[in-house]
Amino acid sequence: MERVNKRPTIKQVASVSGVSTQTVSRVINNRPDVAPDTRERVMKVIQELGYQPSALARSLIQQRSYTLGVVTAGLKFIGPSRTLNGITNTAEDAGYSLILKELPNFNATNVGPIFNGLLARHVDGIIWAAPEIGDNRKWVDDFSFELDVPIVFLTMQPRDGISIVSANNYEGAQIATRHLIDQGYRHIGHISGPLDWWEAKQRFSAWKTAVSESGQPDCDDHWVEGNWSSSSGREVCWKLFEKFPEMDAIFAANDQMALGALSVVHERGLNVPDDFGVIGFDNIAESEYFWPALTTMQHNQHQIGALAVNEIIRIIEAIRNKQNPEYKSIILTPNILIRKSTLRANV
Amino acid sequence: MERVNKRPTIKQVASVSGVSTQTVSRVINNRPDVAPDTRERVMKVIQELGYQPSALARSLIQQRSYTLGVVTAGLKFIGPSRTLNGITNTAEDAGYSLILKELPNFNATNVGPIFNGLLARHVDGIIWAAPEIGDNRKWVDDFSFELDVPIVFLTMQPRDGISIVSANNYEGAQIATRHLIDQGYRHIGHISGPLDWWEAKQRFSAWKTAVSESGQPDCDDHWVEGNWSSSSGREVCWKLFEKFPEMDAIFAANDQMALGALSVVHERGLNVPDDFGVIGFDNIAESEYFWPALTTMQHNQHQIGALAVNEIIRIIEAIRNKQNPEYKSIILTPNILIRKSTLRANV
DNA sequence: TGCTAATATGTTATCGATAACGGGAACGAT
DNA sequence: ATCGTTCCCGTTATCGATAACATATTAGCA
Repeated sequence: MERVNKRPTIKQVASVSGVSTQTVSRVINNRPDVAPDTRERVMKVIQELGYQPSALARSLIQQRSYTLGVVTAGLKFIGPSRTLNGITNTAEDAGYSLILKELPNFNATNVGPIFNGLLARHVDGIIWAAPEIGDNRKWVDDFSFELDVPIVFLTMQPRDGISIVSANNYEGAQIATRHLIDQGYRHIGHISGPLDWWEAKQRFSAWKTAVSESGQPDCDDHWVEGNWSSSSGREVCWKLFEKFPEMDAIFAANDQMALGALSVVHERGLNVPDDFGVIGFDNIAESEYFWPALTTMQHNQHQIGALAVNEIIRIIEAIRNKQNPEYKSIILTPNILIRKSTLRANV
Repeated sequence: MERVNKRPTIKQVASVSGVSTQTVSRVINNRPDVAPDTRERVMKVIQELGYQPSALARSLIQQRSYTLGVVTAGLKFIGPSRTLNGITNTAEDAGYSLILKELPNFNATNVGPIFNGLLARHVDGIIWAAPEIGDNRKWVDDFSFELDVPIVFLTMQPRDGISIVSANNYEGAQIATRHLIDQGYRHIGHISGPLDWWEAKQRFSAWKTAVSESGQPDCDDHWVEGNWSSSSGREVCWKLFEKFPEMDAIFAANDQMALGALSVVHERGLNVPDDFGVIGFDNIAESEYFWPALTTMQHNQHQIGALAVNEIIRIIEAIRNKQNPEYKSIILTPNILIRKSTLRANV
């Protein structure tokens, strides 16, 4: 692979075509005030040299980069990746490039360097696609007012004056729990995610409210906390059976933990779904082929990413037009996918 | 969220400190020829204004952007995301930013716009993290010589004069198949990935060679082609049993298809692993909790991403030092993770 | 004919930084 | 007193493009 000649610049195109750089600029930007034959001549030279304008130089002079910063975390898990997938597809279509930063861990609070890295590259807007955990959003209240770049947040407790795109975790968990009740289960346990996660808290509190309302007593003791992984799901499921032996169904806060729970349920010799029901959350691709096929809550993470891109672009445009942008919370209701793991024959 | 004042520039810092921009530049870049008290004064102003140099302007003048282009595909699947995870972590540490492009589909051949998008932003190098499929690498032979930016490819048939980082799919599949043979299985079928994928072909041909060598007759007819998904694994597994009723083990080219196959095996009333063995490939996080725990081949996709970053930076530096860069193929051997799905009691 | 308007193009300043060069002040050596 | 160094800092050119302005040519019209 030899490196022969550098990419041509607008100057080279200008000198080869015998016009000024300004005229070349007019041609590239398709301005009207260029004579037809000049335009044609320049275009031919552009073709021949394989010229393409520098987005960097343009960003500087135009004070606009057509670049978005994306801050994510936990790409080794499928959820964040699905969202990123939605972001890339939509940004591509809208003509925006993406600069990607991944936080070193989920609850990183030292966001200064991340910001500086993005602002130094003149991003037009930022999509904060990492989840809200503990106080890792404290900085939002602290210095949102001094930021000169708009941000859209994903998966965060709605706040005034900020745009947010998120699934409705509370409602999803409510639907899940009520489905178990509808299926005739009466002793419904919960395996939560780590409770410093906003999503985990939402799902937990929806479960708790729903089972309380259904008349299940003592539900304070009918749940355990996992860490989203299948292995944690398995471990804490054993503990849950100890605390709550009459349990006949579990709502797990994600599919991976539901999978871990399923393995425990099988080992205890219980038949799913007749003796015992299990429902998950997230609808990972594999869950349909678990044993048995897992009922779960689907929330379209791809779409969340896509909506975030549209939202940030809307805000960018508004600011550019000197309008006062309107900030929205876009909250999507998850769908239930009823599969075998909760589908009792006798109901 | 109000936008009050724009980010300060080097000019503002200079005028506030009462020095020239050049002196400020010297301070930021930690050059020696600045008087101690001047340096201190300027640094204080930088602090106060919250000044940070523009990476864009620097990229232009220095002809170096400290930015890598990453081309990926299929982020909604876990494999590409794991690799991307390795890339982001390593690039971050090395002080490089990433511009991310996702191909619209796996076997996109129209790579021109992708390239132009990256080159327009002056990337110092490119990591091509999308898999080789069909003739979607024809362009490499066609115009690699005219590129003025180095590229490292992942998951591709090694070629001379190009750096490549990949798992050794052939060897991994060989290890997998031989493991089944060692466990006493004698009629080993294969569910391949789509055979236009280089990885799928490698895994297929290693299986075929290994079973032939083991003396299994007629193995031309002992395999079927899936499309990586669990549902395809399930479907083609039924067909495979029809063609090959005496089959007592399956090597599936990924864990998802292995999962689909497991569901068929169970439905046929076979006991895994005693009557029937199943091995997968990739070691997705969930496979340890399948029923039964799935034996699989682990290849470190995170590490592949990390190595690719190091490799591209090595090449960038070499070119910068006017050396003729050395191009390498870095091929990693997968590990086998033996779990219950192939662990026969009677061996 | 002469004036205005429209058309087509070039010139200069600019974005935010660094490279390359220049030059004054302080100091010591001759 | 003169010269050369070293230290410190400023000026100008530059990266690759566009904005803003200027100008030359042609056309239109009273």
